[in-house]
Amino acid sequence: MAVADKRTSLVRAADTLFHHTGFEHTSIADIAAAAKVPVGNVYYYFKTRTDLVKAVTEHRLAGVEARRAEWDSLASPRDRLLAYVDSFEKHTEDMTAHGCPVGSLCLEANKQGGDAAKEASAVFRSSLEWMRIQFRAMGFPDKVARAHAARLLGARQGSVLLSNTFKDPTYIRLEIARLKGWLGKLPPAGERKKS
Amino acid sequence: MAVADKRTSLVRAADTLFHHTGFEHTSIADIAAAAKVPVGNVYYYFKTRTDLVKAVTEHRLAGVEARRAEWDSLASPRDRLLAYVDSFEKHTEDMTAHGCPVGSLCLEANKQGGDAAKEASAVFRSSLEWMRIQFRAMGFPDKVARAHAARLLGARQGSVLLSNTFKDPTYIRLEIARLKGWLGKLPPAGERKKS
DNA sequence: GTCTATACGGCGATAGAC
DNA sequence: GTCTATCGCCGTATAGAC
Repeated sequence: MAVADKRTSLVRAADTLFHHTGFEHTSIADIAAAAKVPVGNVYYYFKTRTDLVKAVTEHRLAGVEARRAEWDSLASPRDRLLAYVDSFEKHTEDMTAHGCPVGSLCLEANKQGGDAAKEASAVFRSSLEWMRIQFRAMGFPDKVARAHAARLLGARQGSVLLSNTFKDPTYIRLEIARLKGWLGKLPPAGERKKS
Repeated sequence: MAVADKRTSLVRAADTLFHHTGFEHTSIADIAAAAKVPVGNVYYYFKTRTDLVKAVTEHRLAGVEARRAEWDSLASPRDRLLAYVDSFEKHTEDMTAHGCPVGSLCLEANKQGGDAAKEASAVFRSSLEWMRIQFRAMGFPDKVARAHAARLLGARQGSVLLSNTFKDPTYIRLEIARLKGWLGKLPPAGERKKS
């Protein structure tokens, strides 16, 4: 196994463990075991725990941006947003069981001081910005586009929190349907195709 | 200081510490110090950490129900819901700085197994049930009333998460305005006064 | 009932053999 | 580059004097 492989397998293991068992609750030993790497070796790849966390959020961000490329190929901004909301569907069970990995990380990172919070929030910021651009392309003024983006992400995160709390996917499903309906009947005035 | 006083001052200290510095991140020593009680003494009042957590959520639930009594005195269900949403206003800064205490607790409790999660979710459950009753009284069928309750709580929690993540109260303020507008223009058909 | 001292375990991090 | 052994710290929880 090459060096890069071990590094990324550590990052991946950390990523899913943070998601499933929580950020504060996951130890270096847990991560090393999951990645089948001896404990001490972890410190060869990451000088400190914080470094590993940073790598995990960067990995998350890269993943989100990669998936976005797919939707960006669609012709109309409305379709792009609908594709985004559609993509929630297949994560419903995972989110119900373990919550949103990004949301959890943001919340937990915000509690314990330091700059971990800033790293984690980058994913949300990137998502909001992408949505804002889509709503702008639909013809909404910037302020409205921002508000719509905030609504979309906020409603999504809220529904995930409820489903996770009650271990009941209903809240997520309900919100997906509501958001689709909302996007579908937003005034189409001035909608611009992708140039 | 009477026995009950020390007990409740421990609970109160734990409550605010969980909120401000996080659930996993708060130690018994921290709580004891904040309540000005010697560490070992804590175990006289609470056999284990989990017992303390349980007491904290019960304290939260009691607080929420007490505040609700105020709104329940209003004549129309719509006014009761509007009063509820209005009450968000004065917590905006606190929520932006530290997140929603109930939401955080639910999320963190869900990660680390055990039954802490069930305790924490009781507050959300109680809120949802109260909202459902209000929407029912406005004349909505039960299924719709549940969906509306979920939307209200979900949108609230989502906006708090965003504001907390970005340390920017705008998201909460935006959502309060949006929810007020929504409640204001919901069809008034068959609205029933409080009997 | 109140408090001090301490046992015990798990954590992040390091030293150093290979 | 890889791995084992271990240090030092801080957490929960307990024992026992007062």
